[in-house]
Amino acid sequence: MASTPKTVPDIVIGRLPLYLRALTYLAAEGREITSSQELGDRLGISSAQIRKDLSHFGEFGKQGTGYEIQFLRQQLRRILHLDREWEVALVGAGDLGLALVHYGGFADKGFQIVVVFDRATQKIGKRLGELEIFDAEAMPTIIKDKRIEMAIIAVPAAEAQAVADVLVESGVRAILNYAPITLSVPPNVQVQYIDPIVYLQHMTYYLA
Amino acid sequence: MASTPKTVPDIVIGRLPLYLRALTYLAAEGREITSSQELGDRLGISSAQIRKDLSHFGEFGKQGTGYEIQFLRQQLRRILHLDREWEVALVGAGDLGLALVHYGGFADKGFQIVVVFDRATQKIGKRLGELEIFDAEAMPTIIKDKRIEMAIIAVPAAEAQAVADVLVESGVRAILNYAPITLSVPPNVQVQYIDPIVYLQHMTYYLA
DNA sequence: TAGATTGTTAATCGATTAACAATC
DNA sequence: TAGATTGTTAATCGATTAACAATC
Repeated sequence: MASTPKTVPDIVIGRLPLYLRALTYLAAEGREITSSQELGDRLGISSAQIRKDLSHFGEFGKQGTGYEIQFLRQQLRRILHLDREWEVALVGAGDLGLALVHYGGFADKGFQIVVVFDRATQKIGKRLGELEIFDAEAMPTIIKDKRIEMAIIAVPAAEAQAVADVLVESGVRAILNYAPITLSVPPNVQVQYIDPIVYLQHMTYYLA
Repeated sequence: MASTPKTVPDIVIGRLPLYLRALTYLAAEGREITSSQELGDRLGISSAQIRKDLSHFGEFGKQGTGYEIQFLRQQLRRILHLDREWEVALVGAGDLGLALVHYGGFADKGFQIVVVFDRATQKIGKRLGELEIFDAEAMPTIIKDKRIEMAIIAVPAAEAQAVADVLVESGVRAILNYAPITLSVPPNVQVQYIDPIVYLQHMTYYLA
């Protein structure tokens, strides 16, 4: 009777990038060693939770000492599959799209936006930052050709599901969706959502 | 012995804006009645969870029928304190800031960006969309004067904590932070985070 | 050695789900 | 009435925390 490989809870996976981010800042400060306590203080997370989370993947620390920052960084990068570069397609060449291609934070974190699509005729062929804007009609061809697996949706809500359908059909398996709508995708496709309204409305609950 | 007023779990509060968003789409489609089942299907949430979440606040449906969409919308807006308009300060007049002020989604959802700050001398006095860019030095004066309680941080990570400190000192009680860093704020101040890198890295875990 | 911190266990805490009586 | 769906309870499931032996 084969034992089911116990999967790591998704909520744990979601915290790993935060640990990685904190470790990167510590490294930039010239630090070499840290502790679950210090990481927790920086992130507002208990030290016990950090140790528990890491224990799903192995033993990365040393009793009495803590964690070697560069080593733990490398381990987290490996676990998250960041020991390679991921090419990302951007759909939507509006203001948000421009902010994303101008954002310097992607490159050194393992991601590169390599192609931009829009369906507006007057934008096609123009540039968004350094990148040429391609016709959305060309999405299947270009994405399949470049074997792109990740995409960012930055189009109006009304178009987002149709875009997602094409992306999935073209082989994309992970979508970061800025459109304020829940997408319907196959179970093997990852989706994460960013909707500032949802976050603002969450906070107003607590405002008198 | 006074009973402690049982607070509603924060994770429940976080879902209410999603319910509200889905109801708004249904209303736009001309629908008048919906069910926990239908809402759940649209959101990828179980119907039981939706009913349980709503039960924290009262009884909003009718057995055998479901929920009257406009009524439930109004109730959620009231619960989330969206039956008023919230003025929001934006700090950071870069590409992201521009995308935010151009974004049409805020106004009809209860939020209005009313002032923009930046510390770059060459930007001060210029416009970001319709709004004049003010000197970051003027934040305390203007925010206190306008009694602004919500702010969006769209500055580089290295400046975000200092900005947050000034915002809190000026009376802001809810911050939407786009800078990739965990902020340290008093417990009575709400913070929500948007960092696309964190979401992308979360998804790469699941990519082979 | 003394002090510190990990990795892990067990207990606690909290959230989700299943199920169904109530009732429209 | 028959069918449908809520609101709620109890059970299940899962996540967090506390505590400490191990050990650097």
